[in-house]
Amino acid sequence: MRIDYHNHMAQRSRYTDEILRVVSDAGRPVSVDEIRDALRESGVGTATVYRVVNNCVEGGKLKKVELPNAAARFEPADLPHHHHFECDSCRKVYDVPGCAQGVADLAPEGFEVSQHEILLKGTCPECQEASV
Amino acid sequence: MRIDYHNHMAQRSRYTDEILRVVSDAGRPVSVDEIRDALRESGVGTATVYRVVNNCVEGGKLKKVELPNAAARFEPADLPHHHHFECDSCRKVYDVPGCAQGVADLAPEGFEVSQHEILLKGTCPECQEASV
DNA sequence: GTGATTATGATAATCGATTCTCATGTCATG
DNA sequence: CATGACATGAGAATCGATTATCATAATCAC
Repeated sequence: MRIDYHNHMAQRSRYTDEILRVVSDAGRPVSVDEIRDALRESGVGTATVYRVVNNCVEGGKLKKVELPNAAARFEPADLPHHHHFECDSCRKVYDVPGCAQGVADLAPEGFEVSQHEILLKGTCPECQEASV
Repeated sequence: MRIDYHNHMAQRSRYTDEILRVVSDAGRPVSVDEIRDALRESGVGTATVYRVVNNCVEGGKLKKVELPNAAARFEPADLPHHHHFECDSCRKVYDVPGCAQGVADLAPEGFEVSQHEILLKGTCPECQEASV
């Protein structure tokens, strides 16, 4: 008897550990495509990467980072509070440690703030090099 | 002779003024659907609203506000620097005046920041009311 | 091992947002 | 009022991201 046949399975993908390692080693939020590329030799398929990262998000191991007009990125769920930088040139997303003073207090009277996101944009060091 | 036949025309839509008025009156960034709804009686079509707002963005009259997993919103281009609040319940986007201290300075050494966005999330006053 | 169960990958389907197409409407101008 | 130039709306097409399908492969329980 099978429950939940064609939805996300519990968690027993043989790729889970490798995918978590890739995300962790990247040191920045990575997309499904980036994960798949990093594991190219393993032959893992896109669908599987999606399944695994979704599982991991559900299981509290990964956090989904959503940006405007971009595929979702994934990062370890246990990182301390931080924000992100998106490079206008290569589109890679980087971590920005720390947070600005009094961000949540910006909200006008009557708004209940449950979370906030700060997104910096510009050019990453690598792309600055490249353009010299 | 026609140049640019089926792309954006110069700016002579008969709806331009009304659309700009809707955006301005809203007092918060509005989506194409919201604009269309506001002008429902006029019978304006979605395509036209897209054409007009795109023109206005190009012409420097409107600014496009892009959020994760949401249709673009549009606001007057001449507003002073500010940020946004997205209600988790009704999905409406509101303006948040002002800015936090030292936001751009958060970037690690070597990153060149050209702009930043702060997005607050939570519940707007209206939706708090509704849930009481 | 053997049969049942479940994961995988290729690819089709879906989804929401946006843009394109094109027949028709509008409007200015001669 | 004829003409041409262009704007409009309905709906089709597209786009990128993600999810669903399903035959097959891997794995598990015994």
